[in-house]
Amino acid sequence: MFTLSEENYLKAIYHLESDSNKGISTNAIAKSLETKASSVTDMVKKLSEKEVVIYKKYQGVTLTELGKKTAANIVRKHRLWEVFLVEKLNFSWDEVHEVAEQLEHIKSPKLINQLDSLLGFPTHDPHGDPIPDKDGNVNTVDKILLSTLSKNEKGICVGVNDSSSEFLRFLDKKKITLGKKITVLEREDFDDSLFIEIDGEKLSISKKIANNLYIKK
Amino acid sequence: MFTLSEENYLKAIYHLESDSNKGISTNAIAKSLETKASSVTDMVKKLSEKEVVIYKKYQGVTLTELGKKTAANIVRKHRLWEVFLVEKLNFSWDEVHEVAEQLEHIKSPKLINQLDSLLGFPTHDPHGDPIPDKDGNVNTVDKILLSTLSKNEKGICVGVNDSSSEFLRFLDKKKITLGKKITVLEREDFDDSLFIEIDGEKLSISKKIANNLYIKK
DNA sequence: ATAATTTTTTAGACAAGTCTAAAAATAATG
DNA sequence: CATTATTTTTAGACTTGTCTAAAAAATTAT
Repeated sequence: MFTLSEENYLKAIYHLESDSNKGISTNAIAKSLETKASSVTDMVKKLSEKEVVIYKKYQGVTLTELGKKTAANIVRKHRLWEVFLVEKLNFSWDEVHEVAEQLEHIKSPKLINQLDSLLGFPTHDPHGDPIPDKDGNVNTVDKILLSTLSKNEKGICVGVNDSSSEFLRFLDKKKITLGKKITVLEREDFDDSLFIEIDGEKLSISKKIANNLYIKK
Repeated sequence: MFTLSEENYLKAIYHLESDSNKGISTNAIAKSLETKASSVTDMVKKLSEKEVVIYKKYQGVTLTELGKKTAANIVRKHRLWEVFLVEKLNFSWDEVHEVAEQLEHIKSPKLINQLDSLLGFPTHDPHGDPIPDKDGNVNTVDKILLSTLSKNEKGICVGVNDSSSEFLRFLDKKKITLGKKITVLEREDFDDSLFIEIDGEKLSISKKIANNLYIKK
């Protein structure tokens, strides 16, 4: 069994690993957990003893198979709870993260299995992120950033890169939700903004927005 | 805000207070939390600083109004989650306690309000215990122990005194569930057992069982 | 009412997880 | 390649919540 703190470290390393393919530096972990590198060193030694990470001094850490499975299970719980909050408890997608951060640490396999079933075995959370299965396998889709679309290309909105409340509420305001079709009508070279059509509405989208919206062609 | 440990102390004191009407001894708290009296003394000082208990050395502790409200809110969460587990996730009444012990510490007022609504604003948990309202008020019913019924008296089964898995599974086996009508056909003086009728079935019930089942006349 | 017993508190220690400050190793630069 | 600069680790300290052992207070019994 893992402590709350250990679980948070595992999750952080898991997410960092999916971005890079090398060992994760203590500094990177410290930044992501808003703690100090010295604390990370201590914890990483402990996780290494528990055989969920491989750690050699000054070399960064990588998750072992056990570590990956453990971390994926926490992410699975987090995302299932997010679906629950939105589908069953009328939370909006910008409100779920904080609560799911707490719920993800509840220990009860039956609880999660039954929740999964109650929700109809969802494959993605409210932000479009895939929900790992019981064995920790993730169904990765070939989604691309909206910003990579050329003029006159279309795609379905399938996820967000930034899931901060501010960004999500912005999308709500603009009626941009997952599943909608987006067409790029124009690309403005001088500021890399896009002029798009969604739901019959035409609107301008900044580079920053386009860099945080995932599309499936 | 309160730590996990503080919340567990508050809950323990809350439950102990409902049984007795004097200050709660450190020993009693220690027993109920399976810890040592010295640890209780330390924690009780902390809770006193936070103004949720009144504590004078060697005099035991009592909850302040704030303490009562805080504790009742934790109990409210515990019991709502128990209803959720039984009603929505197909848990049986002997499986819910342990998971609810974890879920009761999740901090999110919206979560609890929405859960309450999803469940149809239940008034009692699966064991018949009342669910405190948002202000911490509890609807106490005039329930009595089955063992206090005389021959030929009837009542509705409304709760359990002992909610251990063993006892609850025993009741399941005997098809004794909340809401059912029980008639005392006979009282055996030599061992204080009862011969009862429930659902048209006649069966014998030991003193111990009769002392752990609540009835409403 | 004094002695014996029990309960409660104090004092000091320990583990987990964190921090700061300093030392050691690695990486970057001229 | 020698010297900065950066990153990482170590050492020691602090907090929370716990424990044991001993002292102090309260209770019970003789």
